[in-house]
Amino acid sequence: MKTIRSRKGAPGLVEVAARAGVSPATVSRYFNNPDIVKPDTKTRIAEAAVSLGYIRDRMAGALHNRFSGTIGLIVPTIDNAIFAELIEVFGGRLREHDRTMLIASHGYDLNLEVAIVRSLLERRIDGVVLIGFDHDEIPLDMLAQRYVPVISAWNYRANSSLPCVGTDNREAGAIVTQHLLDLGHRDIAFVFPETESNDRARDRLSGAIAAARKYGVEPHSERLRIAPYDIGAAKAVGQKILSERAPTAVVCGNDIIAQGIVYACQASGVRIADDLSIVGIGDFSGSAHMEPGLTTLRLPAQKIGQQAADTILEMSISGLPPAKMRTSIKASLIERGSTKHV
Amino acid sequence: MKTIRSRKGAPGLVEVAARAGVSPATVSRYFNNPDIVKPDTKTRIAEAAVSLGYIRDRMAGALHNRFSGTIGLIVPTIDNAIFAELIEVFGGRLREHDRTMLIASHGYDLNLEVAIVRSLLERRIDGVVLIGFDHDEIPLDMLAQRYVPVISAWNYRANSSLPCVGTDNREAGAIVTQHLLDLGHRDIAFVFPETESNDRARDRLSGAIAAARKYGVEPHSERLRIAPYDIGAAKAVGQKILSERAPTAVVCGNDIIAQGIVYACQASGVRIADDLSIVGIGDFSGSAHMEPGLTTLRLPAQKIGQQAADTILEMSISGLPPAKMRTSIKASLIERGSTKHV
DNA sequence: GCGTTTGATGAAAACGTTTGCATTACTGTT
DNA sequence: AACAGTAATGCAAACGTTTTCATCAAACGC
Repeated sequence: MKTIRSRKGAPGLVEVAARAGVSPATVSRYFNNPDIVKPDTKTRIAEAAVSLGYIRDRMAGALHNRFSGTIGLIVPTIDNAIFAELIEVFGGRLREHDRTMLIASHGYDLNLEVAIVRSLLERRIDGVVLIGFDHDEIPLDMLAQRYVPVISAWNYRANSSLPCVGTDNREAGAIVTQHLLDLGHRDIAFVFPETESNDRARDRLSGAIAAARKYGVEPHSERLRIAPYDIGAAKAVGQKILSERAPTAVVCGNDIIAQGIVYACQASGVRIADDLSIVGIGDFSGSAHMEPGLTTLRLPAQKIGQQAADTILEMSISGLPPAKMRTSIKASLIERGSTKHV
Repeated sequence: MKTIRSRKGAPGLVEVAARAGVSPATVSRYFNNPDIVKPDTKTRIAEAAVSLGYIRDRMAGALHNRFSGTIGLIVPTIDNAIFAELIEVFGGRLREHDRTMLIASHGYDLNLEVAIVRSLLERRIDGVVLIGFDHDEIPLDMLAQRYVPVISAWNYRANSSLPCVGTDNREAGAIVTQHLLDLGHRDIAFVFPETESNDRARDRLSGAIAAARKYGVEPHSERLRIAPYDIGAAKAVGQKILSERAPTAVVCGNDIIAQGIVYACQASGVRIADDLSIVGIGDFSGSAHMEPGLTTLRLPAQKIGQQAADTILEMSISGLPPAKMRTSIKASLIERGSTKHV
């Protein structure tokens, strides 16, 4: 099986050096450490490089020093409005620093995560960003053993073992619940994703319940519903709730669920806000412009993405833990039309 | 500036070979071409490899043969429900074939695209998948010069110069318009994104207008509106339309715009379907479960992602154009509650 | 049993950079 | 004008694999 692709049209560092009349070493320095080469030589090399259409081979470079200029990002799923936003700015930020982003998603399958980490290590990534705190020991060990910096993004926890950048989900759950309590609601339902393998949902729910209890509101099983991350399924759950003894307000684990509940109301002829107040978490695209607008907690995905990028870059360069081990990014409540005083 | 990260814990091919009592060459073969090494030796190497926790260094390998096992995917933006779905399955498919996905987004900035392609080439990608057909010559030339296979995904065109996998957008525009015409609508508005640098929107609109003309419906400027890819902005445009002389139906360039129009109706008290029929294109998440459900054209993002992965893999392995230069993936009309007979 | 094809392995030369060390070319000092 | 000190460059040895070629053993056909 001969390799077909030839390297005909690809000049190397050596060719550039030859044409510029300098040694390969100097050309290398020109690219990695431009300051230490004489201005005159610099321009000669620059000319040679562009006239040959030279593109450096970072793999060859990475072989020598141990940096590949690549950062891995492992997300549960890309197909999710809010992660997408994070990914977008994360990738942009990395490119500003001349790094590339290697993305992989595991669809909440931890076995896959091991395979992914392995694959990333084979590619000599300079750092890894994980989402959340629910991770298997094995991949973390593999990374630690090779001194690859790792951070967790999206969530914040004061006592996390990994450096983290994100929001405090207990607080998030508490804030939105508090909002309903402030509006006088006492019969509140909670619709959350399965908390088994989802630390975000778990923390949010526990924060929400804790807040409710302070007001003597104890969510019994009827008021505690599970809905997957899916508008249609959440809508079905919403219709179920409305068809029974309906509460006056609903706290939703995320905006997707909240949107489902909104549609359930519309389908059942229940007046949103007047009959049922709804709060979400996330402020996903669309939440602002629905009718009525959804009251929700804005999670600053952009800030998180940017901060995560900065942190992992810092670590990958210094090889040390980051100056700031844990960065808490504040979420803010956005009041829209979906909530009202009882 | 000393490099901090040491390679203490990282055994190499040589160490594995030593422990297994074979030469490095054999270990290499074991990984790349397992069939040609004797079963007995195979197990010895396997043992040595796992006991040392060996992880191969693909960069070193890529240095020799010219394959990095990495495929680049360049999208306008990741932060977009429908691309996200494509990316998700594309990445999954690649991993099944032991490849990794390098993602970059340019936010519709063509200059950035050059920088991205450059960065990908520096990383020795085995292939590139682009979205759509609007691309600068320069990056394409750079890729061609180095014999890096390129395909365009998402769109289909019978005469495309690049191999492509996707749907025919003219047809898409025609189908949804035809649906409204079939329902008896003759006063139809068209709300589309800026067509300047967006071939998808351009093709869809031209298909839609062509279909309308067949029925003597000529969209004058009042019936031809521009809306960005943003629910809020589309909603505003919708409200403008409704406040003036409203049509009986609207064709939207995509589901985001359609959702905006739906919300505009709800905000203005216009009855959807009864007073105004709305069709979108895309069948984004949420479109199915809105109230009423949105009639739209389902674009099979999953199929496209998978087919795109298969095609680029085929090309990167053979080094030749794909067996099937152009793959058209059929879109299907999904009728929901947002359209009705006049 | 003898040449001959197969099958499995080893030795060593790549692959395209980076970098420590050595060397040369300058600058300013006395 | 000689000297030290610094700035700029070159030489050559890595980096960790893959792969060609050669070798050696075993199996085969006669």
